[in-house]
Amino acid sequence: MAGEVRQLDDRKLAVLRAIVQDYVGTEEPVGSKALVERHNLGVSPATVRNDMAALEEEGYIHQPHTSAGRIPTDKGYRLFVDKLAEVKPMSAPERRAIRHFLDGAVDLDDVVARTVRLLAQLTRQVAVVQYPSLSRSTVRHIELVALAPTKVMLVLITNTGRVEQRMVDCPGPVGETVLADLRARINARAVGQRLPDVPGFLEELPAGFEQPDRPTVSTVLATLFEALAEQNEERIMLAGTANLTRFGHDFPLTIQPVLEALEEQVVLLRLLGETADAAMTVRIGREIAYEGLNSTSVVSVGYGSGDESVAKLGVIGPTRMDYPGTMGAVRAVARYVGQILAES
Amino acid sequence: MAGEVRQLDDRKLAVLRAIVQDYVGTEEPVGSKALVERHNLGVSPATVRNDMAALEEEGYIHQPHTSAGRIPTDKGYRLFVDKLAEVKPMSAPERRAIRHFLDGAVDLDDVVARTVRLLAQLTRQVAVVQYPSLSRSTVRHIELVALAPTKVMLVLITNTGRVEQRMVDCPGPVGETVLADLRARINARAVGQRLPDVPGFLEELPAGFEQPDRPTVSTVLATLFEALAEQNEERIMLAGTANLTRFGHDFPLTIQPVLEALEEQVVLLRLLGETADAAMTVRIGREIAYEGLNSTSVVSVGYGSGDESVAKLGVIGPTRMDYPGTMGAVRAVARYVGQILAES
DNA sequence: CTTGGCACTCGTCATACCCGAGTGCCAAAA
DNA sequence: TTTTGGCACTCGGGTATGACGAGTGCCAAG
Repeated sequence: MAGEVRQLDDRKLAVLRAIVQDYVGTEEPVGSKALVERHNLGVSPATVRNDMAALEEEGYIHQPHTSAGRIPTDKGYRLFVDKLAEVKPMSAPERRAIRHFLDGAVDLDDVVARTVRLLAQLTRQVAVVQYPSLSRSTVRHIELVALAPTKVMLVLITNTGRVEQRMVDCPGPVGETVLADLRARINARAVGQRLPDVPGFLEELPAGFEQPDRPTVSTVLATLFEALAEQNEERIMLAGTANLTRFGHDFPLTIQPVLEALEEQVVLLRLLGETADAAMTVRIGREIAYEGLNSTSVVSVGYGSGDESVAKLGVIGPTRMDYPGTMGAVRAVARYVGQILAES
Repeated sequence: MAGEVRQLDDRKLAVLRAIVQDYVGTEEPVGSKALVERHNLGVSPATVRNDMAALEEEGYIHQPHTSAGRIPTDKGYRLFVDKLAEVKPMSAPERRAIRHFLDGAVDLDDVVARTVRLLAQLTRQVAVVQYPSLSRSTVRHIELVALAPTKVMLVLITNTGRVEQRMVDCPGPVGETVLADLRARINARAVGQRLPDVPGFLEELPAGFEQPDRPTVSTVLATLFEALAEQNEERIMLAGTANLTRFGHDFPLTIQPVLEALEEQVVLLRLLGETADAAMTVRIGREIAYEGLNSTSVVSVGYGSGDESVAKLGVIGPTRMDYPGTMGAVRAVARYVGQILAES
């Protein structure tokens, strides 16, 4: 029996949808009369009032003052996002603009910088983009350069364009031929592999060298493994903080904790980290674990060069955001960044 | 003859100093009565009123409303900073804390990140730190890696630890021997040179290669020169934007243009760029060319590993800031960062 | 040149008031 | 049973009013 879960009929859902849409547009509590005027619901304000009472009973909307209109609650937005809204695709000109803007990037830093700015501009909110993380990337090339008799520079280049570099102090002089040999063997085994998998393919390597060269080989490999494991390098980029000023009129109280949260890279990383890889994730208000962001919503998604996501990006805005539009922009940008990364 | 420049006697200057100090502390217009109470000036309020009238006449202070106290003008702050204030040195425990905090840094990124956070925390304002600029650095190594028959990756490593990387699309296939030759010749000439000087040493290089290879060599060099010249790559790091919320009660109007300005790296770079290398620079309100920052002050100074400054850092705050304290913090931090860089 | 006195200005705060949007409820209509 | 029109009620926001007080400018005396 239906018992506990009360069903909301279609019209009530339509009313909720209308309330969300209007409130997002006007930022003011929306009343029954205004609703029937702006949306042709085909019923009278009184009927809508009854539906509103039911919706409020169920916790989807709420009225700030006795004699005011209704505003959606977090739960209301949640229902809206899950059931009532469809991602709004970008228009063709918009897609062209995105494409064109991102195509101009010269290197990875630039790709990320352009992406984050673009996203902030499209959504008029705060945008966050995570750098392609090392752990999800694959090896494009590993280079060894002799800088001095016992000094070797190791350069690791990933398929996402990231470059990591380390100095290696070798226990003894390194011959150029040994180095070339080592370079060839490492690349033969490692190229195309995911970073965390690489050590497994190289473990046996020292055994293939002459006894006197083995310590050197081991030292180089140790440094390489270290560079591969370095997870700290999770970097992110922010843009659009100025958009915070549009969030509301109850300013300082709202904006301060948000600004503080945005300064904590750890918080942002965790925020993005909780994003499901493939699907778009929307977290609304209290659903966000971090307190300072309790009155915001986060729309995030993974992006990557192939099917797999190598990092996340997203948007932080007020709970009263334009969800369909924001989700459309986030999805489109993620898709194009993926393409750009795949091409380069 | 003294004629045009009216002299302000010592007591008037003392009054101005007292006004600035009080206003910075209370953020409220300061009246004659409160002044004589808080500072023992040894004269009556009426006398102070006369002095205030004179100071206002000269444009150092100004009253927001007929029946309100006085607040300093930009010109007043300027006089205060130039003649009336002394940089307040950090206390010994503070210096120890700075030292200790910066000593924990593991690489260049970390040094900059720690510095900017520290500065924001010490001054409780917005801090800006510029990365050691490429143009002042020297070449540690330049690496060329063949990724595909016509694709070469160029990696530039500087003595300050920065790594720049570029993809080069060559007009034709590149042989490994040619590439090795080119790599050797470039490094032989460029290592140890300052980045802007490098092109001068490499101009003749294509002529030393066989005719068919010259286009490739030229292409690689062109990309290298581009990377060397890229002034855009002047990166900066920000912290403390949350402190903006303490700036005033007339919020959105004040904070929005500032946030916008802070997002424009170009603006910030120009701001720091105008800083004199050695001496500390203080720019107050309208003295700042960029419109969005017209109601803020900027305290900045160069820092570097030796005598020479390799980059700038500074603080952005309201014109009503604690100048002596801020200047002290900026100077101290710059000094210690310089030491850290010199050591590493 | 300094000081005390005094009238004047004006912004802030508190109070009171009205207006209107929006509600909940009820009885009648569909 | 659901929808509708009517109606009394609530309450936040805006405006007018007035008292208060901090602060000033000016003047005449010290």
